[in-house]
Amino acid sequence: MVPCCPPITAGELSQADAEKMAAMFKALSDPVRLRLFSKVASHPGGEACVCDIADVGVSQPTVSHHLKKLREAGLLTSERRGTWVYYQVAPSVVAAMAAMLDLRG
Amino acid sequence: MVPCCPPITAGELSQADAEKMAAMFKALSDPVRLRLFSKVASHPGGEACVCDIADVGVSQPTVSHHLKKLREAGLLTSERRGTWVYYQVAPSVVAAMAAMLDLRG
DNA sequence: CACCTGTATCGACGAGTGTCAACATAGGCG
DNA sequence: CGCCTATGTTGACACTCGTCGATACAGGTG
Repeated sequence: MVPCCPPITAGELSQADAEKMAAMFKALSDPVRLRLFSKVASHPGGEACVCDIADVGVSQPTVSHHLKKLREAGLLTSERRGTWVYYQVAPSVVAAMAAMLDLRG
Repeated sequence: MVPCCPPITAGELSQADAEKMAAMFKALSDPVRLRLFSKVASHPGGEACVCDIADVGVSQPTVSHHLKKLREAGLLTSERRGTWVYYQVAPSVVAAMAAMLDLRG
């Protein structure tokens, strides 16, 4: 995939790039989503069933809602296997964010 | 400063860490703020006068509002020099976010 | 001092967001 | 088929957020 955007030190963001990146950061701007994401990312194999990560202190519909947001932002992908749904991290999108924050690293 | 949080792959975030990091991501979750931040970061010396970056398509009070949010999130620092106010990036905070997104390099 | 420019704050308004209970859907199992 | 569990969707609500015009404050200049 396209790495979206260069490091922020490389120059001003265009309107379009700013909107794309802002959407990704927005997806991680909620503590519940951040915890869900970290639970998936830290799970063996980088994937986890919803039932493995749902314990974040909010109701089940709210968990589902947040997972949907993370999916829509491209940070997670999901796959149904029988009764359960498994979520995986999308490494390239996360890498795009990290690259953008790389201040002359 | 304290690097706040390990990479997300290292384990689940605590409630407190999740809230801290979410606040930082939230600061970059708006296109206008992202553009303001990138304008400061890409300016020579990593600092810029408000007058240099204010052209982002919103009113002056709105620019000031967003700069305040970035300041409160610890991503920018500001300093008045005579008539003008200069903003600088706070590299350590940005580094903390980048480190957190580092999926096993 | 009065005046002007640059920046911040205030107050209000509409849009968006997180949350839940209620309900719906998917798939396994009897 | 009917029932059960896992997950997603809907609708409603309180709350937050981005935005603006009006206003205030800071500092230079005359």
